Amino acid sequence: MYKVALVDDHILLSEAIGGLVREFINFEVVNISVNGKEFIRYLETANSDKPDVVLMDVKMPVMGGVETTKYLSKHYPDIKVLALSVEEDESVVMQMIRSGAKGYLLKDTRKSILEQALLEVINYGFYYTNTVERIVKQTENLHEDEVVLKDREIEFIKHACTEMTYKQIAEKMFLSPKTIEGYRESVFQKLGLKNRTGLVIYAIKNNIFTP
Amino acid sequence: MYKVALVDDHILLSEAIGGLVREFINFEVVNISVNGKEFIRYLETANSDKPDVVLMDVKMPVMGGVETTKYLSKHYPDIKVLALSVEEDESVVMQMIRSGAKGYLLKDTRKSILEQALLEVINYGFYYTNTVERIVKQTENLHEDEVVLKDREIEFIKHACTEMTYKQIAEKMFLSPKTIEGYRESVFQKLGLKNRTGLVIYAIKNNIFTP
DNA sequence: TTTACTTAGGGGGAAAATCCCCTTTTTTAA
DNA sequence: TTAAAAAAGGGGATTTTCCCCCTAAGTAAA
Repeated sequence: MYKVALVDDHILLSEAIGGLVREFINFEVVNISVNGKEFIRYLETANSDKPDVVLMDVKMPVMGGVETTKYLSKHYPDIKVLALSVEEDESVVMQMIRSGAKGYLLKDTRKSILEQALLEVINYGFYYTNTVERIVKQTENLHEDEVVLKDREIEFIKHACTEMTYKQIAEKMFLSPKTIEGYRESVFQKLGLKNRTGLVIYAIKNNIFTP
Repeated sequence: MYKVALVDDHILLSEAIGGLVREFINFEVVNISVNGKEFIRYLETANSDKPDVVLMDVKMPVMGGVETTKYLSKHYPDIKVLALSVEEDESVVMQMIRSGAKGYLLKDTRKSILEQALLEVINYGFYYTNTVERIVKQTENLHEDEVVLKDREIEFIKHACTEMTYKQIAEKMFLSPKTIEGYRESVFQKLGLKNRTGLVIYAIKNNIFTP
């Protein structure tokens, strides 16, 4: 019997999908958690009931899919993560893949595809749909995300998605307005932006800031 | 037997939730559609198999939950709409309720609550969770949405969510920069905003602009 | 026909934001 | 340990945004 765990804050959905998985031959559901933290707590006490595959949501409170997947890749490399989310945002997909997810199921998945994906992840180690494969190739080719934002810059961006002026942001970050100016300049240059409006849109698109 | 239909573009989820509904006593699933248009087409040819309740997603391509609910309220008032969505955005909830939805199930719903909600909607005509009730009361009391934005103002807002300067927006809208200035002023005043960043956030929160 | 509302346009000034070029201090890596 | 980044701060100029107050034409309603 293959063991499957579900991590999703949408309780109804994980219960429903759990029902689906139980219908598959040779599959059982060993755990349903509402966020990464709870799931990791489960793993620490679970002895023989460690799952082979985890169906992982991306957006969750407390500990999100990306963070959880990174943790699992490091501490439980045998457990395969299969992302299952309504997010079809390219940057989110890439983040999950880079964090160690073995596959990413989009919302337009059918029941039979879920079973196939579970089997392939267990037997071959990965499962990519055409859509996801396209996204991965696109982002690899375009090298769009070679921009590396530093922690302090990201913090600045979050504040910039607010009605605060740069002066006020400077106060909040205990820096001089001129330093903030520097962050603005470097961020604009890196991302090819013209003004703060563009920055806000970028931040929201790339999940740096959630409105 | 109570008849239930599901309208959701997330095929996997509707299949899974359909499985859940079939487990309930006295319930059967008569139709699963991926958007409002497809569901209405089904209704037009379905004779005796018209559903008592529809579990309706909000965000769907082609024909969304709000539009579909409005249509159903007008043409099929006997069919009760129960919104079932991951969107817990207040304005979205209010839009669905105002469009005629008899209830709104948030993501934190349990299986047993779904059954209860279905039964209550069928027997009493509506089902509101505490969370939704709170949202409805809040928005009613605060009268936050008494702001009425004119078409031309909304058009301006959409352009303001761009890297264009006001001067460029004026050109795009074939108006003088000073007229745009007037729109900016009135919109800021109506919405209590301090600057353009606030406007962008507002526009995204209220689905005027989608990044 | 007068009143009131909407739409369009404007002046002028203050405050932010943007841009370019430059210095000092702290970290990091060779 | 020394050179090279990175982080923090700055001067000064230009553009954009923001704010308050004002006019005129069209329109709808009373």
